[in-house]
Formats: sequence, structure tokens, C-alpha cells
Amino acid sequence: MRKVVIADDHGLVRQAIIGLFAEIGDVEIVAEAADGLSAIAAVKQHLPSLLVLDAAMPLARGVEVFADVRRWSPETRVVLLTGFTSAGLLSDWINAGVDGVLLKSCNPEEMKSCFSSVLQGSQYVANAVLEILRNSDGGKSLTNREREVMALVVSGNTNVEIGERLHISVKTVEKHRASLMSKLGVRSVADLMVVAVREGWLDEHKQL
Amino acid sequence: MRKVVIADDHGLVRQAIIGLFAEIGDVEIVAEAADGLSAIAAVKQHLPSLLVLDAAMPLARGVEVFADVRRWSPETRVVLLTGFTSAGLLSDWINAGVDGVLLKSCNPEEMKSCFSSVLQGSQYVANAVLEILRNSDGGKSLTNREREVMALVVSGNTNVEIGERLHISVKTVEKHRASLMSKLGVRSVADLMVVAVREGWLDEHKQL
DNA sequence: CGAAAAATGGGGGCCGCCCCCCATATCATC
DNA sequence: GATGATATGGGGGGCGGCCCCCATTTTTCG
Repeated sequence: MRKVVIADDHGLVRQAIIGLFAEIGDVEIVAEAADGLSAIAAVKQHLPSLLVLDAAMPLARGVEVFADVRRWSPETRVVLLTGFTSAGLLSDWINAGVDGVLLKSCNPEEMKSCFSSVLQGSQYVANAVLEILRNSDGGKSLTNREREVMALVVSGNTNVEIGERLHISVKTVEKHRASLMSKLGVRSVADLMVVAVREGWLDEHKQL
Repeated sequence: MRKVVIADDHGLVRQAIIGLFAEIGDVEIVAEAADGLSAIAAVKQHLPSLLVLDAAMPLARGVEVFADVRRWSPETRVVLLTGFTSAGLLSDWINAGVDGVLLKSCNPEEMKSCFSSVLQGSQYVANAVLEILRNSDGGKSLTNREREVMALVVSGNTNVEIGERLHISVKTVEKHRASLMSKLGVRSVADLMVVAVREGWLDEHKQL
């Protein structure tokens, strides 16, 4: 009997996932968590074989939970369950070394195969996710500096404040800002915010 | 046997809800819909007793689905299932005449009571929703004009463009803009966008 | 090695946003 | 009828974002 922890803030989803594992068999749900901190605590306590992790939860985001899980229970395999469908975020997760990636819109059968595969040691990325990654125009990737500047822009900072924070001149901030707006194909801060929200770029204080 | 249609873009959630209705009994799930247009079509075809409606779906948003349902099948009772927790949006739905309101974070037992109550003709608003409405400081209500201006601001329009659209001078736009930013307690467009996203104020082209 | 990309910094000008001042007309409510 | 809220409009000043020009240094990569 392998131990499984389920972390999702929607009770309905947790229940449905428990149902899936009942069909798979040979596993025991040792804990459920409705927020990030509970998820971390549950994994520390039970050291499960598998964690099913929702990317968007209160108190601690999926990324933070994942980092702590890798730190405190490196043997635990992690399947990400996310509603975000942006190529950037999804490839970030895959590169971070998550063992499975599922979209919330995936059908239950695919979720079952994913859980089975990951429990057997394989990696499993949902077909819909592979499709998204294939269709993504990887060319327009932002540089690290542009990402930093954008994060501060969407947090409401002025160019002067951003310059002080990053220890660079206002002129350089303007340059990065123009580059990233151009790369993203937006002309207003409002449009930039829309992209930032869709791509999951908002900092933790502004999460939905 | 009363007919029920379930509309949610997450197969896992649909399956969990079907499980709840199996426990309730005496109902038949006549259709599932993964997007808004399918939901409308399904209701038109089956004229069900109950529609379980996710607020955020592709192709047609919950509000549009609800309007069409009331138009084409006025006898169909509607239970809203939403992840949004903003007081404004929730009270909008209740005022629109929806028969039940559930948050996705509600526990399955409460969902079952809600479905039962609504099927019997009562209205049911989740306790968590009542709590949110109680704790909302209703004071920060925007005027109609301020709402119009804000919608155009978060769509990326400049003050000049907004003035042209509303046939008022730039000066008046500035006045409304200052008023609404003050009422909402934000100082930057970025913060305004965060509020707009959280409160569900984005227009249909910018939905997540 | 040599070219391209990334990161840094500056000058100057235009335009939009913000904030202060001011005013008038309408409408609801007391 | 007076008061307050709403909506309308204006002048002017300051500042920040945006766009054009320019440059140097470092890093990356073929």
C-alpha cells in the first residue's frame, strides 16, 4: 500500500481524486490538505509515495509547496494539477522536475493513467499539456532582467522605484520595459496585467 | 425522476457532482457540458429541472448562460458554482435571481443539501457566501459612471479615448478616475487591475 | 575569435496622468 | 427650499511613461 497525499482547496476535487485512487487500488490516502501549509505539513509527517498538488492554493502556492516537498521528502513523487494553461508556466513546472502534469480539464481516465504511471516511477505529462507546449511560440521569451522588471511593473512600482530596487538607472528600466512590452505584444499596462494574470506572473500578495 | 444538467469545464468536478446526485437519488443526469455554448444547447434541448452552472467556462461565461437559460427554459432552477469569492459578484448573482449559490470550496455535504433544497423549490445560499456578504463593507460602491470609466480603464483605454467613447471631456474622465481609484483604495493601474480581476470586472475578451 | 544578444547608461521631447484650484447643472432626499 | 451626491467642464503645473537618438561593457554562442 503506497501512501498518497491530496492537496487541493476544493473539497469536491479532492473527493473526485479519492474516487480515482479507489479505482486504481493498492494505495492509501493518508491525508488531504485544503491549503499549502497543510500540504507541506502532511508531506513532512507522512513522507508519502505520491503528492497530488493543486498549483493554486491559499497560504502557500504550489511552487512553494513543491520546493518544500523536494527538500523534506525527496522520495515523494509529485503530480501537478493545474487550471493554468500557459506554456511558460507549464514548462517551468516540467523543468522544475515535477513527475506528472495534469490539467483540471483532463478527463478522469487520463488522470488515472497518470497516477499509475507516476506511482510506477515514470514521468507523465498530459497530452493536452504537450499540445500546448508544441503550439507555443517559444521565440518570444523574456530575459531574466526583463522578467524582474515586469514583476515590479505589475506590482505597481514606478520606473524610478524599479531602478532603485534593482540598482540600475531609470533609463535602463525604460529600456527593459519597452523590450518586454514589445516582446509580449502589449501597449498598455492594463494589457500587460492581463497577460501577467493569465501567465501566473503575479506575486504572492496579489494572487486571486 | 427530475432532469439535471451539469455544466463545468473540469471533468473531475462534473464527475464528483454526478456522485453527489447519485447519493441524493431521484434525479437523472441528462447532459454534461464542458463549455457555455454546450450548456445552453443542453438546457434548450432537455428543459431540465436543475442546472448546476460553473461561473467560469470557455465560449460563454456563466452570466450569459444564465440569461439564456432564463429566456429559453424559465422553469429550470439554477445553482451557481463559483470559485470567485468577491462580495460584489456574489450579490450580483443573487440579485439576478439564481436559485442556489455554492463556492467550489464548500464541502460536499453542503452541496448536497443545496441541490436538495433547490430541487424542492427553496433558495439556498452557502454559509460561506453569507459570511462573505456579511463581512463586506458595502460602502465602497461605485457610481454607474465610475463603473463605466473603470471598465474602459482596465481595458487599456487612455483618458482621451474614454472621453470620446462616453462623449464627455477628458477632464470629467479624470475626475471619475480619481474618484473610483480613491474609493477602491488603489494608487496604480496595476493595483486597479488586480482588484478588477479579483472582482470579475474584466470584459469578455480579457477573461482568464 | 568574432558576431549577436543582453545589460548598462544618457539627452531631449512629447504626451498622458495626477493633483491642485475653480465652476455649473441635475437630482434625490430631507 | 436647502443640502449633498452625481455629473459635467476648465486652467495650470509637475511628473512619469514612452519614443527617438546615442553610447559602452559583458555575456553568450556559433
